Amino acid sequence: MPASVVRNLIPLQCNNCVIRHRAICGTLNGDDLTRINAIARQKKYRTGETIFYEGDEVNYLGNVVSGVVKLGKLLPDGRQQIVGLQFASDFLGRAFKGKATCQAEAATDVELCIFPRKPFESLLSDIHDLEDQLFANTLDELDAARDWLLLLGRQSAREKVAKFLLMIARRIPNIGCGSGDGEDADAICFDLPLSRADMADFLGLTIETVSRQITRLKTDELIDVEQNRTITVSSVSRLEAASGQ
Amino acid sequence: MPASVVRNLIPLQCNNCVIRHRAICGTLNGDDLTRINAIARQKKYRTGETIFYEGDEVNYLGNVVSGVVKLGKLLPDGRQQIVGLQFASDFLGRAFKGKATCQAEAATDVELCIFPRKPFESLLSDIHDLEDQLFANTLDELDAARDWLLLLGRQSAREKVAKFLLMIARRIPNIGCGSGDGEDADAICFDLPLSRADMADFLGLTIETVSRQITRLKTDELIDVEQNRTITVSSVSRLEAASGQ
DNA sequence: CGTTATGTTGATAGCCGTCAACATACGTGG
DNA sequence: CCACGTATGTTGACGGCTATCAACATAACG
Repeated sequence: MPASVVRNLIPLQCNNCVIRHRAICGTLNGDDLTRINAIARQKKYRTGETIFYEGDEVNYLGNVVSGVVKLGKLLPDGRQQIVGLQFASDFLGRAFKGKATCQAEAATDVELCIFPRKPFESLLSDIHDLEDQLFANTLDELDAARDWLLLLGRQSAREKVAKFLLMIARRIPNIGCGSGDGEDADAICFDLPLSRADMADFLGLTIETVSRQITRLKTDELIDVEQNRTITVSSVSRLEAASGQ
Repeated sequence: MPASVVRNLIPLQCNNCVIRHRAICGTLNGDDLTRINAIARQKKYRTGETIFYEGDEVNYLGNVVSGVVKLGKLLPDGRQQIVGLQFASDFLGRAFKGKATCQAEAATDVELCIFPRKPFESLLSDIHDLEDQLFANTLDELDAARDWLLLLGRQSAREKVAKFLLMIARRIPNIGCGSGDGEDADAICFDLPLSRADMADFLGLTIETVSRQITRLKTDELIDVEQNRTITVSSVSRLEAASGQ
């Protein structure tokens, strides 16, 4: 991860880790946990910082502890597509291949729990459970990528934005909101971790189209928007209907 | 694979297997090879037959021996997207999860070398090399899916068709063609394994747009088309330029 | 308080989808 | 072998969705 400054290298305590039960290290027992703890380090990035570029030799892998990481790909002429979003407890990096196949950038402030590649790959060989977890994780990512193929290839701008909001709502901690004034029971509130530009690059749209679709969803009273980034989904079921399933 | 008739269940001889050196069993030694050989069976499908549907319990996994398999996803209203193509030596099916996450259909006549799920998963646990191979395979598929996200999200119809033809040219056995009459040295000839409708579903386009783009590539003398399915790429480099990279 | 980044809205254009007609290839039965 | 129906592919006319260009509004920041 050459492009950025390491802000913090305090060894972590897996015992206190907020994401451990959901991350690939979640099933490790005391002994194996000690071994992975021994090589784990914390690393922080600020919003907008690049974690690595496509083609870089990346000597670390790790888990996202907090924040959101964008995985992106570029065309020679500058067109860009976000090909994945990694949230807290997601794994970042590709085992058995140092060369990054896409760019990684901090969409928000990000904390990573990183492992140097070589010792981590040794652990993968030694601890069968760990490789199984990572494998399962990769299969889930493949499923997610294929869901997104369907979205990009066959859905309208409105459906894309609706589905994106639902996806974020599921993966981002919700905010208590709209309480007390008789709102719908299945209302959900959250802060968007992505700018309109990032949303556009994720959905294969332009900034303007994303903005217009959000305005339309607001006009149609499917969502409410405060300060651009704070979204309240008034009715999840109606937004799901608008998302095409 | 419930929807179809098993045409052939003769045990295979891995020793004579044409795809073994490229498939996940390629690195296995004599003993392990015997074990996987013992559970392998051949299965054949005709063009257009469904191998399994999304949501099916699939009790087999396996390699594509010959032909091309389409992996597809459907929206409730019938819109369709092909999310992957599996060629000879590619692995078909998802380990550790019986329920299929997409539909599989024979795009051409297809031969599979299948393994019943349970014994195969046992082998995966026992033979570390095998799991590593399958894991590496899955990572490659994830990379391919992400490349396709960029294509679907950010490239024009012309670029999509050009890139598709180049992808097929790389994965399908080429035909000797155009020889002797002074054609370009880097000319390539092959038969399309997909109909225009399949290409459309793979590229997120309509049949008509695919057809028009092929006509345009022909008019621009980047390719030549005989009998709809036989493509000659006159100049690979010019087609690459048209594909956006 | 000025400057820059981010987001919204409007007018217009163009790419691709839709609808339709036609052409060609393929398969079946007479 | 031909007639017929069906599947597949092409081409044209037209329309709509989304991109582009532009102006403006608002927020963030030093």
